[in-house]
Amino acid sequence: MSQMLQIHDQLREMILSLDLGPGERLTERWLESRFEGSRTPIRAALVRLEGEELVRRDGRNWIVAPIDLGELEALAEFRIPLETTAVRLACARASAADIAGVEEMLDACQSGAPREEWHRVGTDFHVEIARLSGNPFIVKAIAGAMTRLSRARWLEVWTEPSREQAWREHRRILGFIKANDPDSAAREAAAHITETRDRLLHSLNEDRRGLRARGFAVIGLR
Amino acid sequence: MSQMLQIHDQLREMILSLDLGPGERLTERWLESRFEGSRTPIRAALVRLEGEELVRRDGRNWIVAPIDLGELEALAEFRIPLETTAVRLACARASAADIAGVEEMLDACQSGAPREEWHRVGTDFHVEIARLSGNPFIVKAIAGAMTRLSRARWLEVWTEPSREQAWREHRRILGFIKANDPDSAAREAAAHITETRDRLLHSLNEDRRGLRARGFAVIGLR
DNA sequence: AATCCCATTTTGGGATACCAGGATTGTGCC
DNA sequence: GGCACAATCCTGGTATCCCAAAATGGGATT
Repeated sequence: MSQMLQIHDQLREMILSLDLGPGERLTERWLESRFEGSRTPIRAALVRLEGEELVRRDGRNWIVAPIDLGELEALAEFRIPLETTAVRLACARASAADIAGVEEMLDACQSGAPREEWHRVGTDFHVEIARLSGNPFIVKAIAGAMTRLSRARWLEVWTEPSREQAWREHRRILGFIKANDPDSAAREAAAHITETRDRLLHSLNEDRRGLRARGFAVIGLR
Repeated sequence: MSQMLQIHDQLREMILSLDLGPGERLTERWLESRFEGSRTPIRAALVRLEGEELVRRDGRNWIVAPIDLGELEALAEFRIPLETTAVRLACARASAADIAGVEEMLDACQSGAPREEWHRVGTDFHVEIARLSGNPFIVKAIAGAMTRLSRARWLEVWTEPSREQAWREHRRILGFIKANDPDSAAREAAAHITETRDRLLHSLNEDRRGLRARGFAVIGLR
């Protein structure tokens, strides 16, 4: 594997895990020493991450992409038509084995699982459902949306009951796909997205001060 | 403007205009002499274009992204939920001035206009409609989809009557938005996407041989 | 104490040097 | 003529240089 891809993946992980704060400045020279590579592969990784909008230019500088919590509504608005379409297509196209695969993934995440596990499964579920649609464009769009959502979901928002609730909703959606009931699956998917967004916004509103301190842009958050 | 962005834009244009054939190999050294810059900015441009999927790795080499005509169905499937959502949101949110702007764009493209003009307006219309939705994620997704579609649309497919037909359909969609009739607008938008896809597929089926010669992947085209 | 100014440092953008690996070509043997 | 093999060339990957511009910092001036 090329050095550039290694650096890309590591940096990506550091950003998504909030190891690097949103808005934080990245200098090529610092990354150079941090990853023990020359600037060439680092620059390639940065350009690539810029394409994923995980890193951005600020004048001549590189910064970790800030999080704009105002995007949360637009993101839900974007996901609803796509994910409802995805579950409908999944009903028509997914094999029993494909569905069982997703089911296993959900089962693997029990109550005692670590926070990171819930976070990952909560993201992957939506991507895997999109994959059941058989449409690669839907998959990529959903994957991108979940990436953008990823960091916001780290906030202490995901309390135990909140996780359980999301897990139940995922189960319901998958159940309707399994039962080949596209209308119900679509309805549940839309409701899940809306409710998740509301849970997130509600929790965030209780902690604006703390958010700002962590580099989150609260502007536009109603 | 940085040299990298210039090279990026020029190369992008050459690819989208089919000046560089789909599947054609690109060597960094050839680009170096072609654009009179060193490999550093060229490399950055390539990495960026790779993110837009206009360029791709083939083993260790760079190639212009081939066109997979089998994607046409998936692309329509992807666009329909997004664009119907977009026109509905446009009905609710777009100002009269915004709508007038799009109308002007359509008007500017008369019968006698050059081929390139029709091509550009046909693409931009959909992006501009998406913009009226006010949702940046929808805009980006549609813009990306239209980019992927862009090269296929250059094929001799767009005969005079075909262009006129598309133009009329665009007009109808915009008319319904203007009349604030979201259901009709959504219905027309979906129909337009389906019909455009069918027109394209129909024309392509008549000329498979010619397509292969031009580097189009006919695999998966029914 | 605040502010202006200039020397110094640091930064990213670009050019170039070097390398390893893969393709290609040429060659000599059968 | 055909095939095995070696020398060669060319490629992208990486490291390093150089440069101009922007940031920095500290001291003189008010």
